[in-house]
Amino acid sequence: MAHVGIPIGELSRRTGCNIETIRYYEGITLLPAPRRRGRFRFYDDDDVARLTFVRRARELGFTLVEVRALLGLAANGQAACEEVREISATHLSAVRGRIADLRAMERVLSAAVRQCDRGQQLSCPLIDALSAN
Amino acid sequence: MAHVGIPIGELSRRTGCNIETIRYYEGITLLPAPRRRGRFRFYDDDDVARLTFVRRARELGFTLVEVRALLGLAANGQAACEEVREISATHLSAVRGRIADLRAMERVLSAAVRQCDRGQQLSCPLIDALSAN
DNA sequence: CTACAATCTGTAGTAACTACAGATGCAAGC
DNA sequence: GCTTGCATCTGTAGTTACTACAGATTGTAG
Repeated sequence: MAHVGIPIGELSRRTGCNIETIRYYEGITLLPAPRRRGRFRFYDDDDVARLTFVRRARELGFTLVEVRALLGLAANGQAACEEVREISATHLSAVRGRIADLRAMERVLSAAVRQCDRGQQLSCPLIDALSAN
Repeated sequence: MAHVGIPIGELSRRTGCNIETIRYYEGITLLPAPRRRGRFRFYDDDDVARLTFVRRARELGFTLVEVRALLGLAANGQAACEEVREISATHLSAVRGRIADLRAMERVLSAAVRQCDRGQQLSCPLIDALSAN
């Protein structure tokens, strides 16, 4: 009998979002409070869809503030497309900035590690890189 | 007269590390408690060097736990080179993993934004991407 | 003597969860 | 009827690495 709804463990399995996170999202009102049977939460397919949306957005690196905005806009259909685009474009450039930072780190680190591998320096190339004036 | 030592604001300027962060580092014993004159802290050149080391390591993305280990190892001269190499190599692969994640995000986001730019869909390509089964 | 900049201590807030502790409920097996 | 075990519940505290105050002091320059 599916009419009682989906228990939280099942929602967790379906969305890949863990149980405490689901309750946390409810606490911050990112997800609506679901129906209850006694003290137990029961969800429906809309909840699954909404949480799936949230998970996807998080996987793309959107913050919860952005996710909240996207959820609101998603409800408007394509009316809000322009705003969605803007949020995403802004986020995309943040992602690109982060990639650039990490690549800079990677360059320095890999050069130092390679130096180490090449062997017999008088001092540790990595420590030197960190200590240098 | 330099003999009183370097005040915290000057240390901050020299290292690019802000004052509250310096005090925070002291609180977690990443930096030694400096000499005091009354309640004011005064630092010396070793402190400048140590904090510079910390800042560099942080810029390379090492966690504070790693930085603490590196600081300990740095004191040993090149005796510890092998361990330093290992910490760095581990960190390097974490950085590479993070880059890969971000690149995956970037691919999806930029594709969706491009689709938006291309114009007249029936629905918002970005919302669709997040909602899709 | 007074204004001002620098410093002080201590606490709370940030992001996005995660990790418990301890209670409660429900169903199945004996 | 009773026990065992799992799922769930609430509520709080911890994580990382800072940052942001509030409110008090202190040293110095005019």
